[in-house]
Amino acid sequence: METDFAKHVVLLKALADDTRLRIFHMLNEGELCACDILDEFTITQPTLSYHMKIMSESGLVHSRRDGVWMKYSINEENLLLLRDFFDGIHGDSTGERSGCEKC
Amino acid sequence: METDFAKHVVLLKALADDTRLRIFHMLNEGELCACDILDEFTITQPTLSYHMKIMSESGLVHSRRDGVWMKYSINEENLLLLRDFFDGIHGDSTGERSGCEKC
DNA sequence: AGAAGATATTGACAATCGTCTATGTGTTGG
DNA sequence: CCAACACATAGACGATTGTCAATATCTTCT
Repeated sequence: METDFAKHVVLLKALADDTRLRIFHMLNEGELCACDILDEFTITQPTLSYHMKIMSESGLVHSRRDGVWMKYSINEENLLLLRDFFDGIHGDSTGERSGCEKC
Repeated sequence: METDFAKHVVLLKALADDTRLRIFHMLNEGELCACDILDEFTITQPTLSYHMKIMSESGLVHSRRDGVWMKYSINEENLLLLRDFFDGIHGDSTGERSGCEKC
């Protein structure tokens, strides 16, 4: 059935960066505006904008305009997608041996 | 306290690639040898070796030699690290409003 | 020891990434 | 409408990534 992980990969890429992962974690406390986030880092405003764009377009984060400000929050639907993925991985090697003809 | 996510980022980077994510998912069925994995892809052997090295060194996957073959399996400890991270993210924006002085 | 087979390493290369400065686009308040 | 401010976009650039062909290393078997 050729499971497709395209969506997962996009979400994981959006998280696989130190700055973005920290932002994501900050958003766990609730919605934040860009200025709030920027204060916590030493990056420039365009760089933050770049990161927020990646997270928004991936679907990891939801963004909305509030007047002059941009507010960001976690997109629960896709958070759930990732959580479900990891919950579906047991890791307990019970399935053990497969059917490799060679080894 | 400046939470440090260096380890998480390394693990997420190791997963944030279509080939590697598919390999990781295959390993959920149990331990696999490199030849098993290679059969499922159109990449060359050195490319697979490159990916397995990234996954092994990140700690996402455990590798062991079995004679001529390399066997790979999921490293449960780090799987748990990621799972715990996602379980710790609620997403439900209850925390709501923070303390931004400006907005 | 030598051959064969499985995996690892090296070197090259195009593509993507993360960052910056400079500049553009929106939005609000006077 | 204009000034001020928040954010976005464009262009540049060094660093990293994913891929391959070629070659090296390691293991077993004879």
